[in-house]
Amino acid sequence: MKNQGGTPSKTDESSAASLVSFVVDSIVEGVLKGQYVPGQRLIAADLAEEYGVSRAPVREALHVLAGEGVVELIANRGARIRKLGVEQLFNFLEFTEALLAVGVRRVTNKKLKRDEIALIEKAFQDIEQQCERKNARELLSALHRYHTVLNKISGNDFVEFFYNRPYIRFYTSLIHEFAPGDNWTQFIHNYRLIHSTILSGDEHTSVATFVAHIRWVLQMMRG
Amino acid sequence: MKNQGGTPSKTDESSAASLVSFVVDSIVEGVLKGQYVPGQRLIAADLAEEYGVSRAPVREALHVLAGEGVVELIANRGARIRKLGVEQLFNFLEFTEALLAVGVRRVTNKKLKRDEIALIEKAFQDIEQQCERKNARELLSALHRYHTVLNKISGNDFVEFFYNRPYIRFYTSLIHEFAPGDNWTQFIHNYRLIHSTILSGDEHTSVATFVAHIRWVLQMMRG
DNA sequence: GCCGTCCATATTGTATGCATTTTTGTAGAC
DNA sequence: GTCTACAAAAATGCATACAATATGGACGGC
Repeated sequence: MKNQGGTPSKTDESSAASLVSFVVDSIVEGVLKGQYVPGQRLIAADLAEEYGVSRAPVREALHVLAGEGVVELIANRGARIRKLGVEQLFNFLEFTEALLAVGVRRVTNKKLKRDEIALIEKAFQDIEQQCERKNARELLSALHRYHTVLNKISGNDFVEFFYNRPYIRFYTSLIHEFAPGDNWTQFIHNYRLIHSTILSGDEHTSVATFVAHIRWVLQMMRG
Repeated sequence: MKNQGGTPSKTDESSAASLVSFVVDSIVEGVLKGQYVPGQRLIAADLAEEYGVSRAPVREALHVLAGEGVVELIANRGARIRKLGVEQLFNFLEFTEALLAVGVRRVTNKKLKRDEIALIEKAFQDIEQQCERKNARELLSALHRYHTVLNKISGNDFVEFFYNRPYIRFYTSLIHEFAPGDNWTQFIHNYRLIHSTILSGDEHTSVATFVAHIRWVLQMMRG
């Protein structure tokens, strides 16, 4: 329970520049943690009480998330966490493939600095680790961080910005339902290849490898 | 006293449903028409009066648009229409290239029905026309419609949904500042090629042609 | 028992009030 | 003439009040 009584104290340690962004962040966090599941209804008054604020900022936060595509807003019936069918999720992954390929291509082409390589390597270590542990949810998170690093280095700030939008992270996290299953070794094998081709500097190969991997994932998910 | 100045002629469900969506639509319309320009400040009280509603729904609408990325929301300083630097616009175009290539590829691969071909042809006529008239703004609009048709036919509803988000349309419309200049003939020549390769059914060629075109546009814009 | 009606409750939608913050405009020092 | 201090005005952020709409359950007709 955050902050009872009328006065919203902004002294709440870190984040909130405003109550709205505080609530937005909280809900996004909850969604990514699986605390809120797709289809779940979000009742403004409840959230207001939970976060110790009034309904106004909660409603505004819900509208932000509606604009983001994280929640669905139905007239006079409030908000619920957006729910994607499996086919939509496949389509989303195909879309993501195209999006991330931009970063992969640009980074491959770029003359990388020493510290940039270090960042990429470090992010890749996380992928290896989560693959080892066979933790689908964490693996997806690590993959997201890896590509975020790539995107940042790529210099296309639009893609970078974009890939970190809440709903992209949200939808990405949903893929965890389709864990690699028995194919963890194939998965990490693929990603090692992607990783090394990116560093190799051959644009064509890195993109092709990456695209082929996503297609493989899609095929696996469909099966 | 609901609707005075704005008149967002949208009579379909979304507008009438709530004041919030009414205001959202109105502002989006205004942005696409150039009535609101990037960087312009949007004062909630003014909009409230203009649309004959209170500040509450206006604020919620602004938050939706902030989630969309159409407006920027700065704490205690309100909302302004998001402004992109030229480099960001280039990056956006590169992003769009990746996005639209998905639709181009899928449509090329697909066995098209007669009426689907008709739709595509019809949309292409618009491009030809606007190119003839050398109307940059309308050309971009026609291009958007063309690719919307492709996306719809492609079957990837995510891309379709996505490409019609307000801020995609908004950013796309911003490109009109970089009109083809002296290169209208080259432009339409390229697009005729794209169009015919899509119908030809050769995935590799159609995507390559499309990508090459976008790269050409980017190079032109940079010069 | 099954159906629809009607009413109480729950929830959302909109308007308004007030405190806080930013912006603006002005007077005075230099 | 330019700069700073500072107070008035404007605008935002949040809370609350009230109206409109949806939800669910009791009740009665069949």
